[in-house]
Amino acid sequence: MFESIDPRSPTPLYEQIAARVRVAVAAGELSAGNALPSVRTLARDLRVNPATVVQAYRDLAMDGFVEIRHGQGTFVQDVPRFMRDEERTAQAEKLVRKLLQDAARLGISAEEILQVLSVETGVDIRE
Amino acid sequence: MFESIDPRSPTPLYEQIAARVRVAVAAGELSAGNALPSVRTLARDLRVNPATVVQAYRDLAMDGFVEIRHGQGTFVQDVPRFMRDEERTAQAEKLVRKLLQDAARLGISAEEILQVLSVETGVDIRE
DNA sequence: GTCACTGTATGGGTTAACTGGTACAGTACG
DNA sequence: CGTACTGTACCAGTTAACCCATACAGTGAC
Repeated sequence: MFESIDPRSPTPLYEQIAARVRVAVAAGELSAGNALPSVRTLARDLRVNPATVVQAYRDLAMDGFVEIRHGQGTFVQDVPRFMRDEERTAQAEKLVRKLLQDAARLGISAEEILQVLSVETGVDIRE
Repeated sequence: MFESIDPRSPTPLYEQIAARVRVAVAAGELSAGNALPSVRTLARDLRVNPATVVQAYRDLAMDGFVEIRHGQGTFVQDVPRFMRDEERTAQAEKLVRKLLQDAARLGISAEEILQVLSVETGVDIRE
């Protein structure tokens, strides 16, 4: 499951690990209640420090993807629980802000982005 | 023109400076051939180190927004040369696709993103 | 309690990004 | 030539991110 960790990648190890878990959950490889590998087990398998795995798991816990239980393990959260509407909106806002920042760097206005996005989604916008 | 520099912002100073120039070019405040403030002048105005301004200018030169001439100054590039409309749209589409991918990863639909973006930009959308 | 598992906390080493200070180099004008 | 402007190069200090090593703490079965 975690065969794709690349120490030479510019993206941090902990982020690679977290990303792998995210797609596993999204793809249904991991269901609610399933336990993730223990920090030590995964650390050994990936030849990485336990603290690095912890960082990945904490990252996931922050977003509500998993629940960490001290002494028991780390478990995939109930899907409806891991992301309620407010949290989803917060995540969406975060993504949008990042997009607008990237766009501004290229001299692309928010309106242009909105235009493209509306085409992409097939939703009309009022001018 | 460069009144909006914030030393306490998490985004680097040189990036703030470069971003300001980018939007100025995009908005037509600066046209092709126009000279940017000299590194020393701008550094003094912003109470920043000349090297920081240089970094911003080099960043812009990398993307082709400006041309740096040693001993003469830094000049805005011909607009049609650094990014024509089609290229702008292509860039925008690229950004949007990436956004939608990230959103999907979090289980957020395109419609939700559009909703947030419309709020962010103050543009209404038809349901 | 003891043992074998789980996550946690803290501090250190390495590296890279960021910013600044100062001296160097090209250009234009008189 | 000299002067006054332009960008350039180099090095140092600070900070933050990343990763590791190791000791600490909770849980459950025996």
